[in-house]
Parts: sequence; structure tokens; C-alpha cells
Amino acid sequence: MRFETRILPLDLDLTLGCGQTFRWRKHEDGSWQGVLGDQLVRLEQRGQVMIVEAAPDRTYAEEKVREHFRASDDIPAIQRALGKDPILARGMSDVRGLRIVKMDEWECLISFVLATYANIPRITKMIETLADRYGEELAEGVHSFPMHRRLSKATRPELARCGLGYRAKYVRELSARLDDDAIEGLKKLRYENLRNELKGLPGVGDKVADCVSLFGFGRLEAFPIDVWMERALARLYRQKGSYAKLRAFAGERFGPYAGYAQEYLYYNERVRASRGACGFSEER
DNA sequence: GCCCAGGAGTGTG
DNA sequence: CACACTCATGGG
Repeated sequence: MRFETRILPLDLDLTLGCGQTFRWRKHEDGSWQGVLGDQLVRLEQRGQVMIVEAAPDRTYAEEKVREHFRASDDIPAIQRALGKDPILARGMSDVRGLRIVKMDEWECLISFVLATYANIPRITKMIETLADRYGEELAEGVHSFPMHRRLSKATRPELARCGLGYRAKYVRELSARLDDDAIEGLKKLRYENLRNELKGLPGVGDKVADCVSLFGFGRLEAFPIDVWMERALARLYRQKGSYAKLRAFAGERFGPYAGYAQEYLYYNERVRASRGACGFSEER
């Protein structure tokens, strides 16, 4: 079934191509294919409208898509708030359609734990292999991300054979420590407590805890810091130091929408910098 | 073949 | 708290 929905502003290429998610593929015709829960979805942007192709229930699919792109985020308001920062203000109009996505919590946790010490192609491969072997087949060759119930039955050697390496142990331990109820419990926590709980889990350090808080649990105040963000903070804000120090700086400077600030700066540093362009620039 | 990856855990100074 | 070392593999 095919229908239209509007989420504004939204730039699919920016949002799905910037590395915050791992399972969206761009087809030659420019459309994007992905899996949201048990929904296989194909999206096509035509100016202000987005064509959604999914089956079989329109209401359910539309709900999933709107949730994933955080349709209720008031981007103009967020940009007005972040625009008080003169460095962000300079380049923000170019990334108006870059939205934070909302992933399934369990999928997000496993994905970012797998992402440690691996490059994007490999991360993608690990996740696809897990989906192929433990997820439900939704269409020819397309599988859902495995639910906890199923993944927790996989043994460590089996997981290791999915190319996870030492990460197999973390996936096993996460399966043992968490279940659907535990995740429901985590959803109720405020960010600081959620972050601490996540950091207590095997394979979860500062960076992964913040990625999962932001992209999985939707906490917009989270500000994940990886090597790209370290560069951005050093270059634009002259900030260097430990994770705790940089995180404190970001919290103070960007406040409740720090996650969006991170997404903008990350994109700018990683994608635009590679093309030699710099939308954001330091103050003189 | 060689290099190194969106870090985390553990031990030491 | 700041570093050093290891972790296990596969994509480029």
C-alpha cells in the first residue's frame, strides 16, 4: 500500500545518510528502504510530501514512520533555541531537514554496542547478519532486527560466527541482564538516571550510553562524543579534555536540545568537512 | 598482506 | 584522573 505523509521539515538524504542509523538503504531511484519494527518501509521524498510504501495497515505504518522521524519535534523552535549560540546560528539553515531519529531501544542498544571499535561497513554487516539469522523474514532477503526473546537464545559461539568478535560476549550478557520489562523500566527514568543504568551494562561506556539515550530512548539532552565530535568541539569551541568535561560543556552550552546540536556539528564535521565545506565556523 | 576502525574494560602510575 | 594495553575481525 502506498500513501503520503508530511513531516516538516525533513530531508531524507541528510537524516538517513549521516550515520545515525545503520539499516536504511538508498535505492538507485533515490528512495530509501528500511525496517521499522516488523514493518518493511520504502520512502520517497517529493518536495514537501513523503511517499510511504508499506504493508498492510496504513495507520500502523504511518505511526511507525512518524515516530521514527520524531514528527512532533518542533524544529523551528529547537533551532531558535540553539540559534542563541552564534556558532550554530551560522550554519543551521543548511541542516533544517536533518532530524534526530527514534530507534527501537533494544535494537539501538545492541547496534551501538556492536559499533565499538568497528567501522561503518562492518557495523552494517554485523547488524544485517544478526537480522538475517535471528530476525523475522519480512520480504525476500529482508529481516527485522531480532527481538530480545529470540536473540537471547543465541549462544556465544553462534554470535561470534556472525562476525561480532569480542562483542559476542556483550550481546550475550546484555540478553541475560535485560528483558522487555527491564527496558520498559528504563524508559521511565530521567536522562541522568537512564544514562547511569546504561553505563552499568556490559559493553556500554560513556559514548554508547549517550547514543542509546539519544537515538533509542529519545532523550534530546544527550550529547554523544566520539572522535568526530572531539574535533568539532576543539575546532569550533576550543574545548578539549575528558569525556566528562566536554559533556558538561555541551550540557551547559546547548541545554535540552544538545542532541540536535550534536547532530548538526557531527554532520558538519564528518560529511561537509570531507567535501571541504564548512557551514559552521568559529568566531573571530 | 597491511592497516585500522564512531570504544570499553582493566590495570597501573 | 590520565594513560597504556588488550580485545577479535573484516572491510578498504
